[in-house]
Amino acid sequence: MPSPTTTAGGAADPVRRPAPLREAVYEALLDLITTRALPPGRHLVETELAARLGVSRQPVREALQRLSNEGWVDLRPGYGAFVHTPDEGEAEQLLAVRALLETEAARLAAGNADADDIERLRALWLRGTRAAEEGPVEAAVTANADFHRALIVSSGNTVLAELAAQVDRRVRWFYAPIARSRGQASWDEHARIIDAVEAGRPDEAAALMADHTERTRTAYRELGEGGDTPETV
Amino acid sequence: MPSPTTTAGGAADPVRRPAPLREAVYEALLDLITTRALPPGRHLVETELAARLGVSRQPVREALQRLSNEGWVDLRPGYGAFVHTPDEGEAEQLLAVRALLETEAARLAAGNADADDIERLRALWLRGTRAAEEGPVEAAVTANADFHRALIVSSGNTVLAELAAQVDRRVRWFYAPIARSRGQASWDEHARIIDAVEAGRPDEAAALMADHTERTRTAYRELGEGGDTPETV
DNA sequence: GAAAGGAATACTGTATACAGTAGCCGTGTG
DNA sequence: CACACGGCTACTGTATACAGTATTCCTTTC
Repeated sequence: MPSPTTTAGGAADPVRRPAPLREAVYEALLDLITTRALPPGRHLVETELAARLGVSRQPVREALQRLSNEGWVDLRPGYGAFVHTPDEGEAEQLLAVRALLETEAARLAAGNADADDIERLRALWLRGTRAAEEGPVEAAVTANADFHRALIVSSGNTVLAELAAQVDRRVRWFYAPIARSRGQASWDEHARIIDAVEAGRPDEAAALMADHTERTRTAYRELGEGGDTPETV
Repeated sequence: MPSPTTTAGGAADPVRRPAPLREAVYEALLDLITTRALPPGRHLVETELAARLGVSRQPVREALQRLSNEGWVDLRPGYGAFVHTPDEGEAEQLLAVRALLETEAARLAAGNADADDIERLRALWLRGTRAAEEGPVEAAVTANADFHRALIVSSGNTVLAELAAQVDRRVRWFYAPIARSRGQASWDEHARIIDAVEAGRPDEAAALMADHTERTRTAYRELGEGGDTPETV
């Protein structure tokens, strides 16, 4: 590494204090979208959102741009921004990609994770398994996401991690209306994955993860067919 | 599909006529970056770019946002935008992800591609193999990119295609200074992949693609070590 | 002479204002 | 009564103006 920014930066500040408004707006809009307060297909009027959030149109525009790049909204030039309406089969595609990325992440993690990574995973597992048996559904879903994210980071591949994070968020959006966690069984599978990673067995870790994501996929597919599909437009 | 836009739209316009400035600015900046006219680490001053392109700061900002999301520039809040400087090992990570995505794409294509897809791939192959033996290096690189993109689209998974497109562009950026094509051997491999896809043999197509991307990876690694690495900062 | 502090500077972040255009409704006509 | 034309409305796209902040260089002091 080069030199530490001339005058010794000390510890990196965890978060920029005067957080850019576009960040706050982005978070707010993402929350409104994922909670379905802004339903798919909804026309997002810039002035309206700006007034609602108490800022000018500029930060709103920038946030919408970012949301567009990440697939949350569709931007029709000259007309406006609309909350993305999932295509038929898009959930299936997302789940397929997610399975692919996470399986590879597990394989890499088995060859890369150090003691700290393992410790972190075990801690998250403990929290998740508790949330699954007693806490609210929301907490369990969050814990599940945190666990998967930590595992992907342990792979050591930053590019893979960024892509997987994007995909994972969109997958969770589909799950939101179902609001269900596969529960204890899922966390048993997580535990076996950690073991394989810790033991340094890439193929086993990958196989377990492939199996795990496939089960999740099946669970979603059944719920999607039985219950209400997100959209038919 | 619904109704054809009331008054019969006829053929969909290939490109929006009053193209948003941000698009043009985005393209222009991307070109400047990929051609190294704006080298890694360069501080991108908004007013400067705006003056250079004859527009205001607004479209420039929006283009920079998008470039940031796609990993081309780093945005330091309160300070500005900088052309992304590749980390040590980032090329390796990108190539690994690319191999993963394209291998899966080949597998899916083998189970999804129709006659039109095959025809398109063969046409691109013909163009590419000609470019490789006679045309300029640039044409061969473009043909290669086109072929890979077409194959990924043939997989039928849009999400996968979008992700792969992003990764592929960044990979090509690394290749740009090397400005080399693996030539005829690479196109022989492409031909075999098409055959496997057409025959509907997923595993064979995947294996061939894995092999193909691995060779490309090796070629890059050797060139990277022997020649000049993109950056040392 | 080196280090610490402060002021100047230049850039980003945000807000406001103006222009252009796409969609929509009412009116008129066949 | 259906259809086409014209004006209207509302929104986006772009430009300009102002405020806040990080950086840098100069000055001062030990």
